[in-house]
Amino acid sequence: MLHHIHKWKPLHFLQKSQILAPLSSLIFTKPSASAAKFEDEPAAAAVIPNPRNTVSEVITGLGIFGLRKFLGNFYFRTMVSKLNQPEVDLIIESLSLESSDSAFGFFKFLRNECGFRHSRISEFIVVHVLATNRQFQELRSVVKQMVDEEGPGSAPSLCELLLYRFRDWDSSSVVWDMLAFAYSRSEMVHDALSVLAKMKDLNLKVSTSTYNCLLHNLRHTDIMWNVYNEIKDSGTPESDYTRSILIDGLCQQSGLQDAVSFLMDAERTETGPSVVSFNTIMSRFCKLGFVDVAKSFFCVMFKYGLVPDSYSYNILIHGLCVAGSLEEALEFTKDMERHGVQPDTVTYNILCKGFHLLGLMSGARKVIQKMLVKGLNPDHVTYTIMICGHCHVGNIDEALKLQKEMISRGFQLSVIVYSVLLSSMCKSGRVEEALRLLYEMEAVGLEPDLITYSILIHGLCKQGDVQRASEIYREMYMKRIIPNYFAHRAILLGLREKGDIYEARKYFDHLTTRAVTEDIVLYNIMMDGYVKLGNVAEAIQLYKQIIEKGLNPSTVTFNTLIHGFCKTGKLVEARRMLDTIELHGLLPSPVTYTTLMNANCEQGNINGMLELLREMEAKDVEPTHVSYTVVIKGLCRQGKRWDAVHLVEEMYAKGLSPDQITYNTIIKCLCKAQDFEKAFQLHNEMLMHNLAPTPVTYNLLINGLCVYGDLEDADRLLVSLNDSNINLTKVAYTTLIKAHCAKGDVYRAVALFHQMVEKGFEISIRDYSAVINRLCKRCWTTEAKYFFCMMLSDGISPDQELCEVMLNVFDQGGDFDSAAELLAEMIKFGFRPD
DNA sequence: CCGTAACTTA
Repeated sequence: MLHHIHKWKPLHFLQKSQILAPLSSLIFTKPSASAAKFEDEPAAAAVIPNPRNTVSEVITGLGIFGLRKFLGNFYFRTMVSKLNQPEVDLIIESLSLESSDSAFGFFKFLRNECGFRHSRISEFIVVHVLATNRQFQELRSVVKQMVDEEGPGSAPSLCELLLYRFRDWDSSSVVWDMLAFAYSRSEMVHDALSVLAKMKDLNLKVSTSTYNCLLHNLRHTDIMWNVYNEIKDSGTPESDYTRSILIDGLCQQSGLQDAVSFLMDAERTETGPSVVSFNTIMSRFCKLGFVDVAKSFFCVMFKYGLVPDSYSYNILIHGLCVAGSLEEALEFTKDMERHGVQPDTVTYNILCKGFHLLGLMSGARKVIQKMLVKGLNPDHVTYTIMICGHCHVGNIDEALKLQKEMISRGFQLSVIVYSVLLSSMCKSGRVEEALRLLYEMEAVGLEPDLITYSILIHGLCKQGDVQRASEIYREMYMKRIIPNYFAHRAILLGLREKGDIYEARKYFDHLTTRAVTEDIVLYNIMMDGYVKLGNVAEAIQLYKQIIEKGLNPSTVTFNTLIHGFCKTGKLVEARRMLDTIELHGLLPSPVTYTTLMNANCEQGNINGMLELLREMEAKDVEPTHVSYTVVIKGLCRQGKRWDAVHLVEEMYAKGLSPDQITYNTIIKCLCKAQDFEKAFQLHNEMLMHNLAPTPVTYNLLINGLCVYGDLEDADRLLVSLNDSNINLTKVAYTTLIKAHCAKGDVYRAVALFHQMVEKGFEISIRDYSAVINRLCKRCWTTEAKYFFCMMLSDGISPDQELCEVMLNVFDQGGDFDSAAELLAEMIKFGFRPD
């Protein structure tokens, strides 16, 4: 595969004036046509083996920069775009003999501005030039790109190329070493090792940093020691890092004790243990949660006469922040300054994280202010921490502001940060914006990955937009990103939530008959769908399928079945399932018990419910706030409302947070007992605990006042809720309207009905029927007729039942015209009047 | 090559 390169003589003798004519023909005509013109030029013709090579000759003759200046960028590019890889190899090699800058310059121009794909030969020529010139940064980046493109297993072929094509080049040993280093850095350890083996054959020296990098990548394995022995055998000098990497490896391989002994062993060497080694040990201890031990090593350092550096301080400050001791971390930062070590950007980033972990984003902001005062600028990590922090507390707008700022300061956002933003947008229902952000990230050249797509698919499905979720799914598939179980679950769930169980089943069957790996969760979702529809038989059918296929059911599978049995009143079977869970080697979950407890409660078997609570606690299955809510419901049924109230206090004491349903349950009970004072007190308690009362809470209070209290209080409550702009549902109005109808205050009822319509609620036939039935019962014929007409003008057709009620009222009131008219309408509708 | 960020979950 190796290309032959003829030794090439640059055309120094060509003068600009001589080149001018042929160049223009090269630019404006096809290569074949240019051949004839070139034959007129004796100087050029003498060296041209074939017309296309002239471009190379011309370039080498003038030098890249001269030519580019001479032609201008556009023509230069046009000319150069006609080159192929072997030609470029020739040019670059001859340029490299001239000056390294022009070779590398031309190389970069082709790659960056013309999108040219260089051959490995060109790359290695440039690499050698860079090595000779000691331009290590550029050298490293070219080799890294090459190695990353080639991928794992490519070392032998690259070594072969170096060996046969570049053996006698200057700086060959630097290039070999860099190749080994690059493979190490890109975590292709085997390739790195095979380069090292070749280097050993060739008697080439390996640098300390290459050895260190390799050691670092092998620190989890035994091979680490082989490499270390090789370092010692070859006489390569060790650095402070060499030992620290070994210590880090020991920490993970054999434990901290061995690592500590190894650290202390260095006492006997002439240099003694290094700060870096101590830092490594401290970092390990911190990561395991032993900040105190890390602190004691800090003191040991002083005893050895070592001076802790900024790493030492940052490691401890980070350890303290993670442990939640922010105060001590801040104290330590002051200590750091007192000892003459200036906090750096990393220090401030760590403190930001400390504040973020405690949910104190305002504190994090203050840290950044302090950082700016000190003349340090936030870096991409600072921004990442802040963006993630704001997302975490749901403050997406602040996160977006920072994202914009980050971009305007020239930082590249990672795919991960975009995913964080997308995820929190989806969580708060801003899926539309999330989609826009997806397009934005694609526009800035970032490729969304599996997780990014999964988040969006999940978000769209949750919102019920399975259609668009499937489009994203296809988009992902087109990019050869293979969706995993996550997307499948989301889509199945989305289809199920849409209410079309057949559609969901079709998708499910499609997945389960084809998929290589079966996912029990898909079965659970499907079974749960059937149970929710009351079709327990189909759920059981699926369970049988799970067993037949030899799949392992999960606790959720059984919980779903238990829920099904409970729903159909088969408590004995439900209870039996609990034992089946254990037969399958699984543990019942809090949901298992809570479901059973709820069923017992619903059946009025409060003792059975409490028995289950005891059993659950005996088996160390922790009751959740839902379990407690069920118990509270049971106590309320028994009229033990004080016990119920006490249980809420007990929940707080146990660190469980009651939710809105917990409070609604008790409030309902208190209303029924006409204890409105306590009911409203609990409502206030909700506010105190930052629990927003739901529309149900207010419906319960209004209904309570209507049925068990003072209707006027109920009216007043509605007014004050409206004044406070509190969100209510239609139920609040219909409850009051029904109450006024029943009491006979038609005018209030009508007024409320109008209010309800004005608020924009969708009014159904059920709402009209409820009012009309009640009015008819009390023979308020005119008002009933009024609502009936209102309904018709609203475009809502009456049903047979309602027509009969009206017909009856018309007959009773002697309004025979209306009766006849209605009768005619009824026949048109196809109703059969009795 | 010692220190900071990093996404989905019935």
